[in-house]
Amino acid sequence: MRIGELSDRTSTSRRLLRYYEEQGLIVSTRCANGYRSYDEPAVDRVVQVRGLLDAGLPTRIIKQILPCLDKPRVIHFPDATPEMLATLEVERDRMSRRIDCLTRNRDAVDEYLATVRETAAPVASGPSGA
DNA sequence: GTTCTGACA
DNA sequence: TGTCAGCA
Repeated sequence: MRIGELSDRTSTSRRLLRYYEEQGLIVSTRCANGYRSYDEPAVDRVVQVRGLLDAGLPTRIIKQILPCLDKPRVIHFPDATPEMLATLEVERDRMSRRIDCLTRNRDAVDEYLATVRETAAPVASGPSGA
């Protein structure tokens, strides 16, 4: 598929997809006309990358742990430097704290919703009063 | 019409 | 990231 379809299927702008490729986060082949061509798993890959990005990981780190995301984890860590491992541990902990925070916030919203439901009378319709 | 690269905000 | 330019 071309960049347009991948863009639609991943809700990611073409601009961003090109940027990810520029950063080495995703790859693509080229058609005779120079257009980028992506295979089916590219969709999953982009979603995966966006998830990592949202989790706050820097592209530099994502680039290195990306091989772990493929089915056959044939990652042959060419340079698993101790610095990188340390960075990953920091990121892992950062993710854990984020998860805890999200969990608390979700529960808080949950409680709010439950309280509103048993306190307020059911509202049938909006201002339009239709 | 779609994509490409590079550049500016 | 969006957007614009100038090509193919």
